[in-house]
Amino acid sequence: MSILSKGGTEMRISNLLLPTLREVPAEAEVISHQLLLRAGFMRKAAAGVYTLLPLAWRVVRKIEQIIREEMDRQGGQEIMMPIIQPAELWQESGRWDVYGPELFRLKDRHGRDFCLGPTHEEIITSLVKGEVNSYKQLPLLLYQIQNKYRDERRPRFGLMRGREFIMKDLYSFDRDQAGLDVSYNKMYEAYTNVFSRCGLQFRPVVADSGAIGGSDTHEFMVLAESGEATVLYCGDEKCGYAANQERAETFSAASPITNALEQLQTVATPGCRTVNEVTELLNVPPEKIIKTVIYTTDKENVAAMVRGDREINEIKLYNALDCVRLDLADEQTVQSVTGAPVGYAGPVGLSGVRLVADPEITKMVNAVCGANEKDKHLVNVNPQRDFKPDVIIDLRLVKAGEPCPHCGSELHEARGIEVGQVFKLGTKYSKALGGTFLDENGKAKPYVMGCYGIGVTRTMAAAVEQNYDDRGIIWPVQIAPYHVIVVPVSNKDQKLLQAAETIYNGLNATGVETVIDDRPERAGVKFNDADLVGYPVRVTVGSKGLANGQVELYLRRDGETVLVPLNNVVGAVKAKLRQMD
RNA sequence: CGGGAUGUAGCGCAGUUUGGCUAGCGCGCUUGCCUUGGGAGCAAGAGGCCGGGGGUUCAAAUCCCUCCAUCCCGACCA
Repeated sequence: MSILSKGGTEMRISNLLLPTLREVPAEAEVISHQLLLRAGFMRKAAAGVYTLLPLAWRVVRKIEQIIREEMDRQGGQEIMMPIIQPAELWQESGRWDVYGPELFRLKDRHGRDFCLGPTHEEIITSLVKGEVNSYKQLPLLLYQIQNKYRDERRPRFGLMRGREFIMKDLYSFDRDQAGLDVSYNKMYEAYTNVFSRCGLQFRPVVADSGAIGGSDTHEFMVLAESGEATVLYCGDEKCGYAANQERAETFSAASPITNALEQLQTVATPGCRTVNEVTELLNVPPEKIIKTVIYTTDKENVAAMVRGDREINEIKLYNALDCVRLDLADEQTVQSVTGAPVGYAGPVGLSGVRLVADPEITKMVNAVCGANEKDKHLVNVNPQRDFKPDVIIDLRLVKAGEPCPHCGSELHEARGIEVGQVFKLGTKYSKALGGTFLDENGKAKPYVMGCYGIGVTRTMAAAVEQNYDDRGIIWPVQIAPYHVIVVPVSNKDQKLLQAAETIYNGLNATGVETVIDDRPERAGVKFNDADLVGYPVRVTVGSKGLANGQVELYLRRDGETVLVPLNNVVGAVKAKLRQMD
């Protein structure tokens, strides 16, 4: 009965650190947070920082193993980089200042600055810079699975947004853009495999590249109600367009300009500050209104314009402006820029600010906008004639129901949890840190880089968000902490206990990861705990079945129960597990 | 960082308004009996710096000041 003799897993619930809770901890809001606490998978050490207990760690290791296999399949090489990183590298790349308070910073006893790595571009670029000097050594794909640290302003939702989390990050180094494209496609394929193998429903979407910089990027979204991101995807499966709302595009059918341009007029609109109020008072539809919103950046003031029935996508605006900070202007700024309180801004006659307009604005005829004067609006405003935008660029926040930019079908909306992202970085870090190699002609060139992350602990939480019912977690079999729990219904009946032991040993001996609930609890307690923890298969050993030479297989996901003969339990269990895989 | 809320046993909570005796309840935990197919029952126990510090008072979980922690909404962000 020793562990060694089986060479597999051996675990009795009586001896397992699996502190299940009957009640939902008050601090947990989302379902994965609640269930991972209740089912005894983890405990909080500090806000956004958790200890993973044995079952959670098994799940994490399974996810990691799947990731390793897929990274290795694409030629990735696993390494381990430090968590503690010297400030100098971050100063060289410029991110010591840019990253802001999210970066956990610390000093050593000599007062030297360090940080806890939120990501590892700097470290790996400096490593490769020293060791890889020839085009003959490229391409190179290096990855690690490592703790990451981000001092989130608001850690929340348990493992979904922690301050310490486990991440797989791979960095690709290529000679040129074409090489990067190949590496990127490899990773895209690897990610698709990883999340499929984890048993998750997901969708790769076109994404914004954010502060990391770079051009092409996709996010891998696990679809779940609790997701923090909004995803827009084409209703036509063949088209396949899908994008993060931050980045989603659409188009509007150009309506030919038929109306004659009428004369610009000022009208009184007392107390009308919102689009709705103006439409009601003037009896015009919102698509006739030029919504003008004042922003400030670290460089200038900006007036952003979209149609009254649209919303501004601040990410798009930010990207259009080449600035570090972008904020909605406060009341005083609005007053000084427009000469009017908030609600009466308009592009006509506005000076000292950059006018940024959505393309739809340029197609408007005889529109309405604020007059830059309290309680006044302008009507019959016409772009070009009455004002000229400095920049015309897509600023629209795209919503469900609008047309797909590729095929024109209707776009749908879903919530997603971002579990992975692939980036084409280009030469941003290699240039900043001087990472170059010599090409065939002996010419020094910067590496063309990509970076590719998977949130491992977040993936575990996302799996729970997508797989649970009112009884508890329902693990996809591929990442379940154990495949099977054997539950003897009685604690007294020696024959029954013996049968349960035999099944338990038989399953483990053939590689099925099995635990036995040997606690002196009543059957109901064991059943409820088993449902809560979410083992894919439960083998129930009871006296009635045993009298007929049978035990019961209970399948967690669909609740199905089947009787199987004692002499074929292992075969039957394996068959069921294969079906689930 | 702005707004809101909460800190009392491992978990969930009452008690605080109106200061007062030994700080309570349910679950969980320990021991015994009993029970054994969906969170049983009886009995006896263990377990508290009432978030920390300072103050008011004869007396503070309760009132005042302050700090801290945690959660929610927002803003922000790989």
